[in-house]
Amino acid sequence: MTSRGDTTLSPQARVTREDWLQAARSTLITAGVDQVKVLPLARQLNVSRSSFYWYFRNRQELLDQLVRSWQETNTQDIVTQARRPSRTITEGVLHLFECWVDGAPFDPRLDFAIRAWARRSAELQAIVRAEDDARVEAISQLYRRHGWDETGAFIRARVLYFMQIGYYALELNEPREQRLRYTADYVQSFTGQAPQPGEVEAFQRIARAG
Amino acid sequence: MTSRGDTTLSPQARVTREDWLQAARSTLITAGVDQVKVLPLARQLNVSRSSFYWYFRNRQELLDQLVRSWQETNTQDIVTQARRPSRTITEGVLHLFECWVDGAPFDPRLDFAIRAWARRSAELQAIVRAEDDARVEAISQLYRRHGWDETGAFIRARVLYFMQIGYYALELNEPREQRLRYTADYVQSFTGQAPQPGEVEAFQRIARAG
DNA sequence: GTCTTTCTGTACAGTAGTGTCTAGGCGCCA
DNA sequence: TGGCGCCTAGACACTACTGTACAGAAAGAC
Repeated sequence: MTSRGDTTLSPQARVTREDWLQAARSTLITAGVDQVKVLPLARQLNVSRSSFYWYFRNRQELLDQLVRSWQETNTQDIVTQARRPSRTITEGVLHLFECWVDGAPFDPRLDFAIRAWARRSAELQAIVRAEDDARVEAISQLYRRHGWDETGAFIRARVLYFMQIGYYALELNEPREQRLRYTADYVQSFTGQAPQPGEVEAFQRIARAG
Repeated sequence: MTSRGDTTLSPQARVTREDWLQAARSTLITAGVDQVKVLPLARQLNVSRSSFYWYFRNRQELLDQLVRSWQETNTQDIVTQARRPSRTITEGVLHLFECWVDGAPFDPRLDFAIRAWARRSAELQAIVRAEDDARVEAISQLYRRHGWDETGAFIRARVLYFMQIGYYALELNEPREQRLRYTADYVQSFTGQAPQPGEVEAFQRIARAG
């Protein structure tokens, strides 16, 4: 991003706007908005607090930026996967599963942190709701393309999406192989039918490559 | 709890330990742990800050108490409903649905707030995980009683429970009648079979009585 | 009616955070 | 190598919160 001495780490390396954002995002995820404070971030970056105010007007501007960057990444991933052409509903659902694979653009911990934050900001809550609606709508369309009626598709989409949000709310941190072992059972739950031979394996290969 | 003038509201009414806990719980739900502060609570209760220290050693003691009271109520409700005898899996799932009805002991907003809090407390995270395991295990047993194999029952239990946690994470605040309209579709998703005539209606009557 | 227990208010000391102002270091370009 | 613009450190003023000490009000016991 900047062309400053990224190769030679000077003892008192300067810091970029992106560095502040990264540190803030990380704190938001692990500790919640209220812990995103200028002074601790400065200490973490080993830099004076006042230098923050060169990059941001104030703390609020930093927080606004965090929300904006979340909007730009998380929803897009789900919508894109839901819209990919699929021969069977199983294949379509497996496409969605790729969003939850390690290394996907979708960051579930950030998603949760934003939701917790939205509890006390009507403004943010409206933003989150719009994102959720867009995601459920995209998944719903997937089911409709495979023959479900309007309500049936809507509820199936909800069950799949809400289940995933719930999964991350619990923060199980299951190892990848353990998660993959259940793929066929999840597919069965979400589609009402058993996957064809080969379909699950194809997904698992992608997940392992991640 | 105390026998002080609960009938005659004096202009400077005294306050109980339970009042502090209630106010704290309410703030925890709507704004997160970090906003549970002695000074604002005192202002809210219209009482001096220092009087807090009569009831609690310090802020931490208040927070510990909040966790304890959550443990005592929320999990118990789910486990009890899951264990109720049921003739069909549909009936069993509908028993569980009673946990999510307005007025049930289970408080989903508190559940979410505790989860958000647990993100930055390994100690609390361990407690939450144990509660989640107990809930999923109870639901899993329900499916096994109705013929599912171990993995199948486990995944079905997860889908049902995680979906519910996800539902509340989204904070949709749907009106009751709208939620009830989807009952049959949810049942179909969670059991893989359509409900028998009458089963759904029986549940809906209970939900409306609340 | 006084005495005791329970609870509250005021005052004090200390910590952590925000935002502003200003001097100046440091790299880069001429 | 001198100047300019980018960025940082330190000092200042302010607010919010925690926890402690202690005097005293209010209610109940006798």
